[in-house]
Amino acid sequence: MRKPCCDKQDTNKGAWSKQEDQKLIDYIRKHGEGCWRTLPKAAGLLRCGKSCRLRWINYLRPDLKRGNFAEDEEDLIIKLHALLGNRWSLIAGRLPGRTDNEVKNYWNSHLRRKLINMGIDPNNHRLNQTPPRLESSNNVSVSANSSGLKTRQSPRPKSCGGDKDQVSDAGSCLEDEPSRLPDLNLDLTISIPSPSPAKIEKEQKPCSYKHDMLRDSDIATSPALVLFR
DNA sequence: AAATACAACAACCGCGATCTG
DNA sequence: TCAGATCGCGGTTGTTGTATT
Repeated sequence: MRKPCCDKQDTNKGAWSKQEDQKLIDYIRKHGEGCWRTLPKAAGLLRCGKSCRLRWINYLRPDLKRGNFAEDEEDLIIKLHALLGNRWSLIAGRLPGRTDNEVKNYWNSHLRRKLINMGIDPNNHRLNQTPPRLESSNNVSVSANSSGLKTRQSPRPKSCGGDKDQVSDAGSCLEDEPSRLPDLNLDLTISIPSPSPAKIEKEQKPCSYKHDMLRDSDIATSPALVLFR
């Protein structure tokens, strides 16, 4: 029923070359974002629109910060994840210059493990009954700093699957049993970054997407947040 | 020095939501 | 109102670099 997003025979896949990047940048500078389906052809790229969009959003956008995450960014991600679960675009929307993919990758490769090492279940942000071999102190504070994270431990699972059914409940878990939570210090008074140009544009659209509808209103009224304000 | 294991992250895929004619 | 087109999100996989044995 549903047509593939592009004619796969005629599209490149895999890593982007510098020439391709440049073509995409040039085109978007001239014509702006959007119309991803027709963009590749117009820009002279043998890529599908989806791929172009991803490349632009995650890598080429001029307002991207890139580089290591600061400690306050880590803390914010952890706090927002406790509230929102795996809604990476929402989380990334509150970290200027960061993309959902970047936040997601950072969570899966660093923060998740960090919480586990601290004896905290990264899915629901609760203290585990039986913490795993702790390599550092028993400090339970989520705000612990990120130094010395490079740890070797059991091989990572083939995938992060299994999160699927649990993670989206992170917020509701908080709601359910706040008394069992670790000291999360969910102080979300951290200044809310100004949205990226793309976000601004999106927010100006008459009909916003589901996730945007969740954004400020949901957070503002979230029982979990109210709880920790 | 070579082989292996692991970490990091870029990119792809599938699906649901929304738009549009 | 509805079906197809498009967009955006989250999960997953593939590739590359680095550390360890």
